[in-house]
Amino acid sequence: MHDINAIRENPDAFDEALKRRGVASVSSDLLARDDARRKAIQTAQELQTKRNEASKKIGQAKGQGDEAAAQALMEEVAGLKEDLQQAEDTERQLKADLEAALSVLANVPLDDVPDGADEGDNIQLRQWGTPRQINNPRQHFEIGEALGQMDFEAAASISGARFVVLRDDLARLERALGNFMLDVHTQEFGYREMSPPVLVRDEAVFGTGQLPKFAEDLFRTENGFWLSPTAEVTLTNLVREQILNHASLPHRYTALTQCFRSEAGSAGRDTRGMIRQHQFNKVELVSIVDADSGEAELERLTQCAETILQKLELPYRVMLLCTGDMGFSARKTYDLEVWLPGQDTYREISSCSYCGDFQGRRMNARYRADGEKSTHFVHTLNGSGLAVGRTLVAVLENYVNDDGSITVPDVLQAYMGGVQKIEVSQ
RNA sequence: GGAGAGAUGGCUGAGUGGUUGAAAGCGGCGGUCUUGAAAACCGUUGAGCGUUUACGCGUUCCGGGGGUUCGAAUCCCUCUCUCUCCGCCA
Repeated sequence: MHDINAIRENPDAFDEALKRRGVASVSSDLLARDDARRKAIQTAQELQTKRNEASKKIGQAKGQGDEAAAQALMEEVAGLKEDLQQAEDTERQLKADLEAALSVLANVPLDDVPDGADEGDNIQLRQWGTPRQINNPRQHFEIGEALGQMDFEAAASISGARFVVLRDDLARLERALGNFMLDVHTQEFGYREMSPPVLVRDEAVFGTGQLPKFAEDLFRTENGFWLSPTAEVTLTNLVREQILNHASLPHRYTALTQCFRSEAGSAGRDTRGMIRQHQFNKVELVSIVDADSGEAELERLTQCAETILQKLELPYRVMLLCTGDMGFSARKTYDLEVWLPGQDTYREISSCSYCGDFQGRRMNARYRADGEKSTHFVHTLNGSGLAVGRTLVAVLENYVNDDGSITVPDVLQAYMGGVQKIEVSQ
């Protein structure tokens, strides 16, 4: 959510910033709404003042037992009630209108974010690792099906398209990956492990920015819950409607959760395999910081995610997203893309974003420095550390042997009960 | 799922439709006293919005949202949450 006061102070800068994201100039419309709203507030307040004064006098008259005087006063303000009702309704409506207009506007990019239309304009910042020599590289679903441990047909018969059943060591590998990631983030980087709900309410999803604009990307239960598309929603909303002590910042949270996405807009994309599913596991990283620490925290958070790939010895590159490819709530985003030999390309496995106070404002989450009277909205960051399903895909494609077996990466063997190689199921 | 009871400031907890933003206590902050501290005593202590160069002024807020009334913490409706009993359940 944007600060209407800031827009009022510098409408041109606001329009320029959103123009970089391809959003047409809206400040004049917003300011017109704001102006009308503030006029309505003043009108309502003047009427309220009159009413309060009259009511006080009536109260005094009645207190002194002077019914006649009270009656006269009541007749005097008889017409006020309707006017006031109308003024308050108008104010309420104008406020809602302004908020509705603001709530669908994307966040403004930081200055060092490159302009661009789509992913083709993203900038590669660095690259890590050298791809292994793999004879006859295959895609993960071919490898997994040949192992007899990745079953899309079974999943389709139970749940339909975009689901998978993992069996035996691949199921265990998925669990191992999640546990490994959580341990690194909690033990090496100081994130607090959380186990949040995955069914969430409107307010939470609004807070992080998926609502109201992207409702069609989410699943909704019949009784009005949303299935959380990412633990970003729950971890970030942990601080909603709170005033935190400045000294307690930063808060760093991590969680391994299932994530649910309708993939409404992606028909025909990645239809085979585990890359794009309705349900997947992800380890999420969320940081709640003060107004000065966001950009440094983004570098730190990204490093935390990169560390997972490095420990797994999976080659990857770091992309700085251009304005056209960034998510709704982000001011700046780094994507980590892992090397997939079977696809002969890099694919997104983590997205790390700095959101400024955009989500803090939507959640009404603030902090206050010791001894200070005023509060500030928290700044928020989130990133995948990592998407577990896609990491499993990357392990399969990068660690496959000529005979179709999978060498278990060193750091995962302890999490696999010592299993060093995944072989074809009997 | 059935029946019932609740939600008041940082915390505990009063509150009769009428100068109630709200008693009292605790806590916090400032002061007196003290070498220093404690104790005691005195004072002070919520948030949002609008307006103003500023001091200030106005207004809203007693879980959220509506309503009744000249006037609502107080009455009505609704939602959320908490608790108790019964039922069911991992």
